[in-house]
Amino acid sequence: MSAHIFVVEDEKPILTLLTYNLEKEGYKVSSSSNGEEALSLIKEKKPDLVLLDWMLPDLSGIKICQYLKQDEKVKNIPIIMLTAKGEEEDKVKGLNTGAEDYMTKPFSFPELLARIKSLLKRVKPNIVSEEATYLDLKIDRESMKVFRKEKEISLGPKEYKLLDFLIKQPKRVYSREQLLEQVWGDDINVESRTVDVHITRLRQSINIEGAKPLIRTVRSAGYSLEN
Amino acid sequence: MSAHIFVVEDEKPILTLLTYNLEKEGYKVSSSSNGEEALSLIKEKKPDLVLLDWMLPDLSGIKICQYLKQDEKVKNIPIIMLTAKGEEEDKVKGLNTGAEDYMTKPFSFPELLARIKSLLKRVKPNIVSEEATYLDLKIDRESMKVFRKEKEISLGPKEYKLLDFLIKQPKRVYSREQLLEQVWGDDINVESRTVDVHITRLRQSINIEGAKPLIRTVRSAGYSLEN
DNA sequence: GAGTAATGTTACAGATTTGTTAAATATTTA
DNA sequence: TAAATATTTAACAAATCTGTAACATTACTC
Repeated sequence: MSAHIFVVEDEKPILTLLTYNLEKEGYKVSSSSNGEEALSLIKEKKPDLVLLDWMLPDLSGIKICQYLKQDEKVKNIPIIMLTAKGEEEDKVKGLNTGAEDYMTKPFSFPELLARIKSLLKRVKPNIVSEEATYLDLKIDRESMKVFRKEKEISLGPKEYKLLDFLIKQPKRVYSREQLLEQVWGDDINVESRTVDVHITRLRQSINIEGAKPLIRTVRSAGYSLEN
Repeated sequence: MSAHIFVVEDEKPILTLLTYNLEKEGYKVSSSSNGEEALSLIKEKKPDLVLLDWMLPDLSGIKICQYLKQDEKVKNIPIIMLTAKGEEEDKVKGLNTGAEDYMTKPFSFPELLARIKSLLKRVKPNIVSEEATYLDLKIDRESMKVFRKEKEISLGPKEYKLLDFLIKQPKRVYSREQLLEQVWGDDINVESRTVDVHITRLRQSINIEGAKPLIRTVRSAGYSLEN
């Protein structure tokens, strides 16, 4: 059951190479070398992931990215931005393009592949079921209740959202920035230390006498739901 | 009491796979690979849910869908349309097929299962029985009377509709927006805080000396019928 | 058409949650 | 071991959210 990747790339050799390699990996590939066209095709086809060249003749990658991220129906499709080394590199880093990741050309295909896989993995669990469990922790999204060892736990809204997010991929380590983006929301302006505080509060809430702690701190990296 | 799922699918391997997996999940499965036949079988058997392939040799999925949705007796049976990725996908989305959901082949079975469960859950209460109860609260839809502990309670029209809706899925938390949409109606232009006021009024009405309160507030999320 | 009931809005008090800060701990590095 | 770096936690002020009374408007009843 292969994922569908959409490539937006102006330079023919690169496009050919990408398509060839991605298909060899078993992905379904669609492409366009024209910004406007790409935009409408992506909205129409809803691929699982977009590779987006920064430099396009008609519409810059950043614009496409912005348009896509504004559209409710496709905003969840992850985007990897492809930039030329040098001039534009820093801009891309600096600007908040909304892209999930970026790579600088020339890049190694294995690395790109690794990032693609990682992104696809992250997006998959969007198939949200009504109940999620991790060990003795359970969250029922229908009633919005949380249980530890069958005992109900009361959480504030932020802590609930935080747990709801973490439990989608237990053991995965998220940076503070990722958590802010996913749990707090995109535009919001909050110190990254604030995450610490909420993690602490969540820890205290889900903590139970004689049970293992469920949130792991990964120094200088972030947090994960794990014991 | 397991749900009964009817699969309309032309491609043998897919049909076999679906049947096998669904039965493993405990569902009762019937099927047909022929449009005309499916149509009459569905009307006859009245399954709880239909999986409907878009491409059939004799009668297109969309036609079947339309026929079913026109028939008073089966129009409430939810339909999940199965479409091939690519060509027909957009048509299905765009056209108002009347299907409750659709999935694009190839799909992941767990995802399909999640959607099936969600639909069954959502639709089950639509098979509205004349009476619904939650604990000591009873609503008789025929006479439009509400009782708490055998004692009749008088509710205004809005409060009645609100309770009628909430009691379909007790414990499920609904946002103010959902309630507005479901109880007030789609287009209507009402402040979301208005819901609060009606919740308060409903609370007061169904409240009885020495009985538990029956409506739960979930801060920053909404309300549910529960104590 | 007067009287009654139902509905939607607003304002405000009270409750809860949140973000920030700073000090205390913990961990890593030199 | 000391210094540097990172995390935990308590405390507090600010922000957000909810419940409800009061009132204006609309809809209904007789």
